[in-house]
Amino acid sequence: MMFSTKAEYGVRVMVELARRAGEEPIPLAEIAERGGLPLAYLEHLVARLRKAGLVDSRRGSRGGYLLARSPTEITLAEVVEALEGSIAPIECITEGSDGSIVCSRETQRGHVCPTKLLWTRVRFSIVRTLQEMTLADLVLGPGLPSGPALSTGPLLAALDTEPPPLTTGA
Amino acid sequence: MMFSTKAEYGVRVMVELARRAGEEPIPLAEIAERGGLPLAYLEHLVARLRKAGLVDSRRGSRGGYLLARSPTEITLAEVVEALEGSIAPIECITEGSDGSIVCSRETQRGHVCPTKLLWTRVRFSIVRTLQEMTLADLVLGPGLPSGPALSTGPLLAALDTEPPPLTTGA
DNA sequence: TGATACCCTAGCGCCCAGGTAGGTATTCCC
DNA sequence: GGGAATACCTACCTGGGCGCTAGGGTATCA
Repeated sequence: MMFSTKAEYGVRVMVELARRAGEEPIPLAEIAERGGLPLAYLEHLVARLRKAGLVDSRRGSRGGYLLARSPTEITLAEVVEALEGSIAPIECITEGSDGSIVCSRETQRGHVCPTKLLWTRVRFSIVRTLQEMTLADLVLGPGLPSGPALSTGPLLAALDTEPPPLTTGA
Repeated sequence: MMFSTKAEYGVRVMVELARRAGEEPIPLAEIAERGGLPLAYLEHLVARLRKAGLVDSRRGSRGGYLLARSPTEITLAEVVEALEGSIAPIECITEGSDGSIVCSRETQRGHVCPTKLLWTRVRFSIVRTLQEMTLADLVLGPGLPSGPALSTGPLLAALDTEPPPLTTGA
């Protein structure tokens, strides 16, 4: 696998928050129980989300978490990056402060890294996909058309029929 | 990071083989020394590549490895998959034997996984990018047009112009 | 016949993902 | 005010797997 459960669990939490956006703050314990996820662990994840400014919190009784912005304005790129750190497909590739891509192998000697192009493209395709999706896209998900569209062919169908939504406000 | 050094090192080996395609078999020790990579570890990686039918080997003196096919006919998707196993952005997502995407969380209860769409798309964008590139593209890499075309610009151009080939044969 | 290289199996240390534990601070309701 | 509920913080633990190393065996060439 490539992303850890940080991303997996964290995204689930965010989707749940998005689903109930505009309502009262939602206690983390409720999300944990509902999703069958370990509460104490979620607390670590949601701390990252809060520090990234993606969720707000209310302490005390009747407290909980809520989205800091509208679900349509939060991209999955922000969410995943808050949870996992800077997105890099491979260790030798990192993003510089100016957005340029740096290969750690390259600075050692003068020679150009022949594989940099590959990993740069892979990284970019991941980031672009994450940037194209917002939480709102996932909230609409569960209530899809109908029937078990999950068995045999959903990949291509789900992907090819929809052009990327591009609701990105970022 | 997302891919391990298996992919990193393995791709480097393949690029080196591609660079000298058509010549004599290349001893792994030579590639290891040239790239500053641990020989004994490379042997494990190249074993995977061989089992996947991507490289041929000649034993004995004057032996070594060579590409099983032309560099233009070997996609990075094949290489990476041989090295890392089936590509999945996250543990709960796996590819079924028929090519469909399965979410391990989904079968437990009847409910649909709201994040499946996300990870399916991420996976697809990765696979597509890897399928679009061949070893030949990386061999030509170092001698690109001119100047530091690696900073910010070439990404979009390279990615947006090509429609997906969808040659999934694996 | 020896040197060269591929080929296979075992094993090993370290790091970190994936939690657990326990305490503190803040807010609401009665 | 008191207590319940909740966020918030720091520290700790543990298993597994990545990234090797070790040591052989086997085929081929000069």
